[in-house]
Amino acid sequence: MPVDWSSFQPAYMQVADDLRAKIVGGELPPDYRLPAESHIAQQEGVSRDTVRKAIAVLRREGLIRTTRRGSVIRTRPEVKVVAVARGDRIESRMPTDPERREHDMDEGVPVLVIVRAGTEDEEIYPADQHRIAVQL
Amino acid sequence: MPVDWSSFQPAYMQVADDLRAKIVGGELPPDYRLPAESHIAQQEGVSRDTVRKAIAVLRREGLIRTTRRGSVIRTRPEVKVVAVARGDRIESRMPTDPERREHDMDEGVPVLVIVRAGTEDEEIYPADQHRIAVQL
DNA sequence: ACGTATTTGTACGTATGTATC
DNA sequence: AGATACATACGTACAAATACG
Repeated sequence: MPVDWSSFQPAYMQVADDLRAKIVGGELPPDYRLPAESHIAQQEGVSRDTVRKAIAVLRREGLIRTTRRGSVIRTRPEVKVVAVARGDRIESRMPTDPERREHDMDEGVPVLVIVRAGTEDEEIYPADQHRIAVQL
Repeated sequence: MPVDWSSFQPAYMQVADDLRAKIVGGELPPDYRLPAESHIAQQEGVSRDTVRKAIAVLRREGLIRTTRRGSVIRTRPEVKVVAVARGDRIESRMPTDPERREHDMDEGVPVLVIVRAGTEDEEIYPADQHRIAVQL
């Protein structure tokens, strides 16, 4: 779908909306590799810079992962279950960039923070690999 | 601190690291307004584009909020407690951009997703305004 | 009420570096 | 080694929102 230059919406958002719709609609399946930035740019009639902004949006949303070879639709890795019990507290936040790289986390992935009852220590779990279950 | 051009680290990361250190160290307190992008650029001897990349990093981390008038250090809004019980499941993910705008959420803020036992409905809570407590 | 200055947002261009195939 | 594709970084220009006098 071409960019509508009369629209109130910026070009990069239109491109992002386009791609997102194809991803959540299943048209672009997990592990599918997106066309090169320059390819999309030419096809949509925008600059590569604009395409990069659109791709950055989807990356922040955790929908795609970008490497030096291109962007691919993210797949949910296997999910480990973390048990919590009475009195535990749970929060979530984004990791800092150094923290994210240290744990080999993709962009757009929050961390789950668990503070066990009676302690102040924080357990950190990448949110795309963990799910919390309330047991007992 | 000036940018080290002989470093292996990109300029925008050095600027981001600088600012982050001042934020988490308390030197830049909540509600403090950062200098204009063009000012930082001139001061650090880099282009405005590079400063914008650095600021984008901090925004993704949830450390700052940017408006048309500048970037300010984010403050934690008042936190509501959400109770969960046995069998409930908890996940966290980033909202999509449209979803984020609809709920007036800042960039860099994940959502907490709660699926109550026996249901498949998802309750969505902005993670910066909610904390989960395991009760009973 | 209105214009002006400030500041970020968008979009284009170019060039070069560097990792991967 | 060569081709491909993303990453970084510079530049320009104009638009649009906000705050201020």
